[in-house]
Amino acid sequence: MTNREVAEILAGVGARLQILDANRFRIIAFQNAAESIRNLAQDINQVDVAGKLLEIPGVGKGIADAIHELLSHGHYTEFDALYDQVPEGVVQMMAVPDMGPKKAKRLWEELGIDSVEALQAAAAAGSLRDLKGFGAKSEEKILKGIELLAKRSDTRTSIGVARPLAEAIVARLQEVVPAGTIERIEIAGSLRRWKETIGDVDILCVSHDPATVMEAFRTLPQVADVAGSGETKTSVILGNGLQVDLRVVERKHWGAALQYFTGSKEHNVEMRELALKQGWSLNEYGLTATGSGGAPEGEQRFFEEEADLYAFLGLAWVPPELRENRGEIQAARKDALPALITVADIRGELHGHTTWSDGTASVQEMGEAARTRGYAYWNVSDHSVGLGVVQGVDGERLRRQRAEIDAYNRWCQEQGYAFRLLQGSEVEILADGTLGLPDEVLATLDVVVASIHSAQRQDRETITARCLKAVYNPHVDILGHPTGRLIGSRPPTEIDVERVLQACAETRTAVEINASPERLDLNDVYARRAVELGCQIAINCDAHSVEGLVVLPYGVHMARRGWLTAASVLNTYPIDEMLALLKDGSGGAGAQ
DNA sequence: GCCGTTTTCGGCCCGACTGTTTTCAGTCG
Repeated sequence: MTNREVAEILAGVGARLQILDANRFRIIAFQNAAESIRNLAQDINQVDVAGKLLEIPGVGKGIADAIHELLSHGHYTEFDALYDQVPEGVVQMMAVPDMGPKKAKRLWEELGIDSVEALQAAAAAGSLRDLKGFGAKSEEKILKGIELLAKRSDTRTSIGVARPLAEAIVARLQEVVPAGTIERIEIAGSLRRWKETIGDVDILCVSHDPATVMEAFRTLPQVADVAGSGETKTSVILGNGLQVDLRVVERKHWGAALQYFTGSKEHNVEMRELALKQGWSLNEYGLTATGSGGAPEGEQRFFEEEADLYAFLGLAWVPPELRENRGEIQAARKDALPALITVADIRGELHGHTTWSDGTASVQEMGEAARTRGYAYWNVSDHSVGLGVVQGVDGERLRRQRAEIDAYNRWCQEQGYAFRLLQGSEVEILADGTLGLPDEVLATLDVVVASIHSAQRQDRETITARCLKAVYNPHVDILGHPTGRLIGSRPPTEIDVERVLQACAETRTAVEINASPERLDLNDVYARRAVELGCQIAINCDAHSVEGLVVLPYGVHMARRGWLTAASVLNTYPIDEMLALLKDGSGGAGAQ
C-alpha cells in the first residue's frame, strides 16, 4: 500500500465520521493524519517496519495501530465497518460546493440519495425543496455546483496556469479603477506560497472605496459567474472554472489580513493556538486580548506589516513558501529559519535543449538567451539518440556540436563576456538501465544529465534498479526529473525515491528540481528529504526554447518550499566551483 | 484521536457569506 492509498483511507474515515456526526476533534485527528502521510517523503511501509509510525506528526497510538493493520493485512476491521456504513457516493456528494456533511447526511437519510447522480436527478426534479432548510435556490446551486464539478476533472489548477491568470487580474484591476483607489494589492493564498497546484486564487487589497473595487472585479472580462459578493469579499468563477476571491481590508489590518489569507490553514491554526497561549485571539484583523495574558481583556493590536505580527508573537517572519506547518513555527521561534535560496542566486543552468535535438533555438540563440539573462554558464544537454520521436545526438554529432559550442565560447571571450556554454547531454536511461550513449562518449562531456522518458510503467523494483544503475555510472552528474510525473496528467513512476536519493548522496550525483511548472520534479517534500540525506540539487528549466527559460522562478520557489538554501544548489556556484562539485570533481574533458 | 514552554487530562481557531431561518445553522477557507 502506498502513502497516498493510506492517506486516502484515513481521509475516507474522516469523511465518514463527519457524516455520522462524530466528535469533531476525532474527525480533525483523522484529517490531520491523512494530510501528514500525504506529505511524507519516506515510504510508509519502511516507516512501519522501522517502528517509527508514532514519529509522524498527527499519528498517535490509535492511528498507528490502524496503519500497521492496514499495511500488514490490507484492511482494518474498524475502518471496514465505517466504509460499509456510509456509501462512497454519499462521501462524493460532499465534493459538490456548499454540500457539507450535514446536508449530505440529511439528503441520504431522508430522501435516500446516495450518489452525485441521484443528487443531480433529485435537484433537477425539484424534489429537494420540500426538505426543511432547502429551497428552490438550494436546488439551483447544487445543479450549478455539479456542473462545475464535471467541467473540471481535476479540482485543483496547476500553478503554471493559475499564476499568469492571477497576475493578469491584479494588473487589470489596477488599470480599470481610478488612480489611488487601490493602495495595496497582493496575491495571497496557496499561490503566494507557490504550491504546485491551487484550489482557488486569493487576492487581498487595501482601498478606501471597496465598492468600486468589488464592482470592477465582478465585471472583469475573464469572469463567467459571480459566486457571492458582500461588502468586503467577492468570489467569482472564471471561464475555465477557476474561483477567484477578492478581499478588501483597511490599511491598519493589512499585516494580519495578509498573514491570514496566505495560509496555509494548518499554519494559521498553529499561529492562532500560539497567540492564545500568549493571551491573544488572532483573526484576520489583528489580535484581541483574551484577558488571560498581560493585557486587559478586549485590548486590540493591529499590524500594518505581516512581519510586525510575527514579531509580536515572538517569531521571525516566515517566508510564505514555508507556511505548511512542517516545523516552520518552531524554527521561527528559535530564529532558526533557513536563509532560503532566491532567483538571484542562480548563476547558470545545467539542463536545456537546442535544435540538435528537440529544441527550437540554435546553440548560439540559447547561449545568447542565457547570457543576456545574466547567467555565467549554460549546459547544452540535448537528448541522446534512440528516443523514438526525438532526433538525438550520438558521438559523431556531439563532436560537431562541440565545434559550434567552442566557436560561440571563443566569440564570447573576444567580446569580453563572462559567459560560457558547457557541453553535455540528457542521456536516456534505457529500459534495462544502460545509457543511451557509451561511457567513452560520456567521458568527453562537461555535465551529463541522465533521465527516463520511456518504459515509465515498470514495477518498483525494476525501475528503481534501472535508475540506480545510472546513478552509479561515474559519468552521470545529474539525475533529471527523477519521478517523471506530469502534474495533472501523469503520475510519478513507481521508483523508490528514498533509495535513489541515498544512492545519489553516496555517489555525489546531483538531483534535479525541474522548474517546468508541469513537472516541478523533485517536489518540495522530496527536495527537502534529498538535502537531509546529503544530496546536491540542480535547478533547471529544461528549456526547449528561448522562452522556456522564464520558468525558473517555479523551480526556485519549489526549492524554497523544500527549505533549501543556495549552498545546497549546484548552479548557485561560480562555474569553477560548480564543476569541482560534480561527481568526478574535474568537470569532464571540457573543463579548463 | 492527538498532544504538552501552565497540562498525561482537558483542552483542541475564527469570521464572512448564504439561504431560509424570524435568530441561525451550514459551509468555506
